Amino acid sequence: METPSSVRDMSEFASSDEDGMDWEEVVPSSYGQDGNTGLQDTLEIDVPGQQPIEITLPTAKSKEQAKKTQARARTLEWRAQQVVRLESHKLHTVCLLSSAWIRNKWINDPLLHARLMSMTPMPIQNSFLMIHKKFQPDPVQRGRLFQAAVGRLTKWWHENFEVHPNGHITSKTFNEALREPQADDNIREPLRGPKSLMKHALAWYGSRDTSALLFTALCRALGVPARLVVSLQSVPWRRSVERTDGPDQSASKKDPKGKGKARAVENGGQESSASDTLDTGKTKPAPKSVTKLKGSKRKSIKSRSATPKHFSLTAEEISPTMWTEVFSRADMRWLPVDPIRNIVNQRQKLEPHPQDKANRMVYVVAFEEDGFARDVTFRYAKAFGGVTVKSRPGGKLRTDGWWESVMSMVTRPYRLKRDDIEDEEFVIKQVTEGMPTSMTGFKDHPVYVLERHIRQTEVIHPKREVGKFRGESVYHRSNVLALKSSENWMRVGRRVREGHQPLKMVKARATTVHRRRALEMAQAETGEESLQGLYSEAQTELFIPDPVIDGKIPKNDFGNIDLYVPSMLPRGAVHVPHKGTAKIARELKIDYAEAVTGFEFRKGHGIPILTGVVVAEEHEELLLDAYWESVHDAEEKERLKRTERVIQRWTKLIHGLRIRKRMQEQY
DNA sequence: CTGATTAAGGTGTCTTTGAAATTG
DNA sequence: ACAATTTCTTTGACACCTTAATCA
Repeated sequence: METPSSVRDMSEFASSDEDGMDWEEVVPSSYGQDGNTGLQDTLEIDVPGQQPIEITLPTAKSKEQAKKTQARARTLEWRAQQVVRLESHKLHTVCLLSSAWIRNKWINDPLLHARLMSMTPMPIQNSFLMIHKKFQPDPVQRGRLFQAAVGRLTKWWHENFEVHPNGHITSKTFNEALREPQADDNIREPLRGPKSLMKHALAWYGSRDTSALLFTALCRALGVPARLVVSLQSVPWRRSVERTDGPDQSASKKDPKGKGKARAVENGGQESSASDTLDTGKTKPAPKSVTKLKGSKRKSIKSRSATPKHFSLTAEEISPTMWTEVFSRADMRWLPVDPIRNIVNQRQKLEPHPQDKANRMVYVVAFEEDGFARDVTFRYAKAFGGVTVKSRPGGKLRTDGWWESVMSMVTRPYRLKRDDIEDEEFVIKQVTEGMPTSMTGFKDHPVYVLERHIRQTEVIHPKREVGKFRGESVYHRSNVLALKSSENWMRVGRRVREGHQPLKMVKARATTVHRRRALEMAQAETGEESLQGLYSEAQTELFIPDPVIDGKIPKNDFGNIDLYVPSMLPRGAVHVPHKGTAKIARELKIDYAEAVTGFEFRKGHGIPILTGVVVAEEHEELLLDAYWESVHDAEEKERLKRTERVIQRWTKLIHGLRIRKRMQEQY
């Protein structure tokens, strides 16, 4: 029995035929090809002709089934994983946000401020005090003075505070984050509170993050409004991020230890001083030269595993994930300051290098002294609309509002003048971000659209062109309208207004057997494919169903009532959403209609989900009373049944015991 | 050589009113 | 015997996206 099935397996590979009829022919021919042993041949000869068919058919079926179930299991697993990824990302983001929030509190510590002040040379302290309307009435001049003072402060800090290469927060891919921590991992510098910070301040030594924290604290100590800016490095939720990490990942599966080392190379490579980092045997050492590698060496080396994706970036190219924004009162602007690299007011330098896998700019949050925060990602991400927002959950343009709701927890409940100014800056940035320069940049762009990228159920209306891209018209995303067929509008309780023409015609879709047949009939008659009209929301109105007259509920062709949304309940009617009410209503001779609240799918059939009934208002009480009574009755019945059962069991037990006793007494 | 195109394969969305067997 | 209820199983077509290879 084993032989035919194994042969069948092989022949299936040879000629992926799955039809039982073909097997009769395929099986012998594949024997010849395989050149099997005589034993198997004799077996085949011994077996009567029909036997292979009898065996193969069920196996073929079960195999196909197995394939299907496997595919389904894969899909389910993928879905589950996707959920895990997304939730992990969200949770991680919130954790990092709170971590930053707490650190932002720490750096308000008055003792820390005093300590830092005591370490700061007087001339630098004084340079801030000198900026005042009294001494310098011209705001432009004051702004310049302020910037110069911040520059001096940053330079002084940069020269004196020693930054060690590890210990700061880095971005990890999902798989990396799942992995157990390794001994040689980049361990984060532990900070337990303002006291830990103070120790670092005294020692003039700490991680990048510590440097930024202390610098922000110092600014606040000096009376300069300063924000702690944090670029949250949460695990990416998208699978593609993992894949593009390529060889690192695939190697890790076989050799987790090597992975740890490989990662160490990545992290160490950030600080080019750490040129003595470890290397795995397989990975080619990335040149530690100062020149940055833009392209990959994929062309020269075909083998996947041999292509390392480590890029050595100079210290100057490694952007921090924490920095400071100081507020220039004179020109009402926030100036970014990177104390680690001595960079003042050069926001473009804070966006990480695209090759820097340890720093992904997705959320940049600025915490102010009062603990409130604002999302300032737009200021730093060059292509904020084009690229950055796309890597937030909800994906693409369909934002699910999650991030907004998270930020609302830390947003100041009232607005300041400077908030308005900042928002204006954001709007200006959005407009001047400019059109993307590539086709891919236009795809899912929040501001611009090309006609080729709109969906089947979308239309550009009005067609107001705002530019051209390689001969194609560019439109504003706000002019894209989502459309639905009249049936689909009905599913959300809306009806197409009379006299409105569809904005677009698309091929009608048929998924159920019933509907497909109907469409085919129509096609055979007219000789052309049936089309379906799509309408915009503005072309529709709220559907008002016919009211209840004399207690009679309006019904559809199936004898039910459509109640996809509450607004579809007719005037004078009530929805009683309890199971079993239909039976009671019928017994009471009340006119009713079962409420269809949705659909469920089974075997290509849409099946309505019935949720209770709709009856006239005047019958509600009667029906409900009867319903609760029936529920009560059912409970009572159940209780009686239970008691009876209990009594029965007790009786049985006692009888048993009595018999046992008698037996013991007698013998 | 970058970025567009394309092909292939995977993923996501939309679809939208049974039949058979068993029980009371 | 008949009606009511439970169980059965979990689609399929196609748009759209991603990825890798190829092309300009």
